[in-house]
Amino acid sequence: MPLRLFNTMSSQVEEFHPLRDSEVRMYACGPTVYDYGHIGNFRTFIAIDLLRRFLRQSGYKIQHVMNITDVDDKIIRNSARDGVTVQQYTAKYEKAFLEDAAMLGIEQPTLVRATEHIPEMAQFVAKLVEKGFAYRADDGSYYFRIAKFPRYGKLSKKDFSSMLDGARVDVDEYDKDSARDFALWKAPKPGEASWDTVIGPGRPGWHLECSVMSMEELGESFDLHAGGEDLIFPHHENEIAQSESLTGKPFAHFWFHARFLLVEGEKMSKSLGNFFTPRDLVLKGHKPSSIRYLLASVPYRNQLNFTFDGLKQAAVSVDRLRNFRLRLSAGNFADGSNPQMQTLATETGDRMRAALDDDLNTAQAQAAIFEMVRQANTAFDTGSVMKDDVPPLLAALEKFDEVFAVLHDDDIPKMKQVLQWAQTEGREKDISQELRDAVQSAHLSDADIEAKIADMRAARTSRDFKKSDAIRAELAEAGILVEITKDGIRWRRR
RNA sequence: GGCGCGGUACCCAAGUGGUAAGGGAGAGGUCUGCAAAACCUUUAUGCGUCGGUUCGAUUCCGACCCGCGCCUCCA
Repeated sequence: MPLRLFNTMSSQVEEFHPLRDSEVRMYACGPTVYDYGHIGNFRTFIAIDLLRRFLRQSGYKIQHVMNITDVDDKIIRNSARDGVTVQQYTAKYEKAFLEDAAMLGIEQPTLVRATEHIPEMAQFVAKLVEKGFAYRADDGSYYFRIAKFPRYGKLSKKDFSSMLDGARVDVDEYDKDSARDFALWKAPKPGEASWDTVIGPGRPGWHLECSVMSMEELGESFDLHAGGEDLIFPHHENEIAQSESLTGKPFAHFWFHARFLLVEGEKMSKSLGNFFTPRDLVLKGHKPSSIRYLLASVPYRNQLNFTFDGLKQAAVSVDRLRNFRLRLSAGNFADGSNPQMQTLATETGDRMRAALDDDLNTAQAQAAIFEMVRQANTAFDTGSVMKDDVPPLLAALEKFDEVFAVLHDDDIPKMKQVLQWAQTEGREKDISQELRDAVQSAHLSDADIEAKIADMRAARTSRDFKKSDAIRAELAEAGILVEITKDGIRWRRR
């Protein structure tokens, strides 16, 4: 079964076939680095990451490009406010964005920056002018003439036919032929960043960079273009207009858009006080893996209601999976194999694949893995998991994690980084006790813990439960959870 | 106003024209020196409301109520 994805262009779920057999070329609209990214941004980037990972698991080579918008109105305004250069300003937030993305397990695409492609953008505009699709306004700005592109509106399903007859719409305050014409290039203003180019001085409009850089990296036609749902119009519509006007060829074949999320049932906004960045959540003591799991658990086209209760639930769910893996890798098993476990592992793999093939139904993929966990745990309890069952069960778990990427437990070091960041940024007051407690466990090395566990083992051998319990309590204090099982003592960091 | 999406148990959340996945939480139980982990049982005659189509609808159609998005650079 091939992957079936919703294509915004056709408004329906279609089979996804890349233009080249074994390779997927995809472009994602990245952040404008004017501030820290918030969980809404990262919902989109995680959705794209899940897609990328699943495509790779499906056997494709991936060429994945993402832009960093490092020049725009807000950046110019904020950098001036802070008295730093645009470069200094954007460097800080680009770094923060990449750190957050890494913290959330997002694989880094090939990055392209707007400011590093200014000459190409100017060339692009020059060619559009040559072909009659763009014009220069009196102030030196350039606009795209949408009346020349009859398909304008096809992605967002908007009807612009009334302005396609070339009639000049009278708009006094603009130097545009039609109110809908969008800026390709903005003439310089005093004090603003500006570049000298073949089409004169100025800076690029927002949409231009994505057309220029995607074509440069991926070719004039490529497989998939992704972003948040708000980008459908005008951003992606404009990219299509300028790109296809220039090349005469179809731009991206698939358009992938992630839905916005709600926070505690409401639209996320600073005024409602429900606006969060990943760092905010970690400062409150939540684990990066919980955040990723929650953001990945609702299929990308559904509205996701991000709640703190949900975050706690996500943490428990991830723990359950990690515990299961621990049990698989640490247990003692009798030789042989149990056909039921073999079948279970195979079927789980198939179910996950089918779920993700179905427009990336992550909720169903999760259901499949939990079904396996429960059944295998039941078999564990009756001693009917055999040595040869372990590899296939682990493989199914790995297959899950190749896409979801939450099993590897590096939450504590990541949380520690956020704590340190808060200290350097003067945000000590925002560091919760929960975060301090969590990071505490990082102070004990594995060897330290092993030594304590050895003491515990000795105490238990002589049935000195008081001493054993005391050590356990001490470790618990330091954030280490100790479990006594039939197969011995095992521990993990909470 | 135009275009589009959604309303499923205490919470999060899949799903199907034939009788409701999964996770969390709660309750009871098994195991256990105690914990932890794990397992078992249990929690929606019901899927926003009202009509319609159908042998049969949560699933299709219509109306209404509510929430959300886009419609001048917010993922």
